[in-house]
Amino acid sequence: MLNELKENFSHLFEDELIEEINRVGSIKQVKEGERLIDIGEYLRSMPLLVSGAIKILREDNNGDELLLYFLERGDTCAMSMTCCIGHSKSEIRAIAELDTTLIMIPVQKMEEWTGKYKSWRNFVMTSYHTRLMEMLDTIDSIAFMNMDERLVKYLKDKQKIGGEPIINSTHQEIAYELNTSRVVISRLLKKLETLGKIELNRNSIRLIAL
Amino acid sequence: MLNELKENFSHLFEDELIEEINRVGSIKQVKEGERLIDIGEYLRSMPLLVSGAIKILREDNNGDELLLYFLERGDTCAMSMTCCIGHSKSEIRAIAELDTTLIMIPVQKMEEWTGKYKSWRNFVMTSYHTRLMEMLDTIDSIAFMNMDERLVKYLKDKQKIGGEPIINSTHQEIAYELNTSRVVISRLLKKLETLGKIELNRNSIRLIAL
DNA sequence: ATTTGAATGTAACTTAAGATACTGTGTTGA
DNA sequence: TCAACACAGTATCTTAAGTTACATTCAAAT
Repeated sequence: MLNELKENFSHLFEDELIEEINRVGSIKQVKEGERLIDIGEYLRSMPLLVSGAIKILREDNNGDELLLYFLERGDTCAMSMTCCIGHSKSEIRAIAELDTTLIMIPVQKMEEWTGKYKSWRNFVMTSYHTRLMEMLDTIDSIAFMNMDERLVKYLKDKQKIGGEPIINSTHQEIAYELNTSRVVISRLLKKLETLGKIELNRNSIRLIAL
Repeated sequence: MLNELKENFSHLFEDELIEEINRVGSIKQVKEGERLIDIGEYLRSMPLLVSGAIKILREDNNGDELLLYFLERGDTCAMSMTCCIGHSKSEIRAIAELDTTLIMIPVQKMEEWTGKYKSWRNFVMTSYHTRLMEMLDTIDSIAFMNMDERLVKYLKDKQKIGGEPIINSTHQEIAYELNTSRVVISRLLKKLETLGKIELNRNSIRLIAL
């Protein structure tokens, strides 16, 4: 774990803190599609993302879902932090977007470190900031953009996370994450294909020129 | 100012910190409708809300606007905090919803206090948490609710902030804040009036049973 | 008192998106 | 091999919301 830590977090944390994370943290591996936490659950530790990606989803009372944002290497979950501290239930669902490696940190330590390490405080603040900005971005999408624009943005984001111009999702899956229906997604994707911007295949979409 | 501070923040901050805020902070009064900060501007100090209310708005490139949330007594602006620290531009617009009194705190102090006072750290964390939850709430509204439901929620929120069952807004103003058109708001308000839930007058709406 | 402009009411039309229904086509596994 | 099923394509219809246009009504200013 020490190697992972030094590689991914040495520019953020002082050596002493890295050591301490190494002592009290535990590695967790999750497979693509695995659920890390669901709405209403409590969490006992805070995740640091070493590799892979996590998608964060919101759901309403009717079971309608919406993708909020992705977490990547070096990120942590701001929601987790507040949940840990306030001992409140999770407001979101977290699912591994890719095979992912995390370091889990016990709650007590987080609070302790906030008093002890300046770099930790900065990290926590920066995380909150980043997440607020992601939320703003999400709000911009759903408030100001039409579904066709949101779909294009979604495809680009997926490409960025996955690193490849091929997205292995069904239309139904995309529809869930954008909180719309499969038919709407099929319709819009078809239009994008007609425009030569993507290529549609069963279970996959190749991005050509978005 | 010391009285204001003791009255509104003594349950949050230790005496020593209250003293210090009193030394370095400055009182600011703003009238209803006055703009505190706009998108793209830099801010030099962080506000603590003593009385009144501030509305926080987002705008897209086309000038379309959306109400994000309100700040009330005891609140601070999480966006400000990150802007101050990161020295980045404001992503939001802040307008006084009521006549409002603020205490402005210089940026350098904020950072200093984060290391020095546990109560300040807690306050900052709690503020971030509260704001994230407000943003989630906003996302729920625009993602999962229809305009009629959003309008009812808007009216209730306004009532809560103002403290009275009368809302002094034009249909056009409401339309701006919900990012829709005046005609849509007039239509939906009329329906609510027909149902006996509100009473419409020029420049004001009386809430009866929402 | 008359003019002007803002605020509101309402009708008529358009459009994006949701809903339903049915078809075809790969894939899997019995 | 073929039944079962998930996935995708598409037509048709409905609806919430956006758009345009015009008529009233009220209030302030001249």
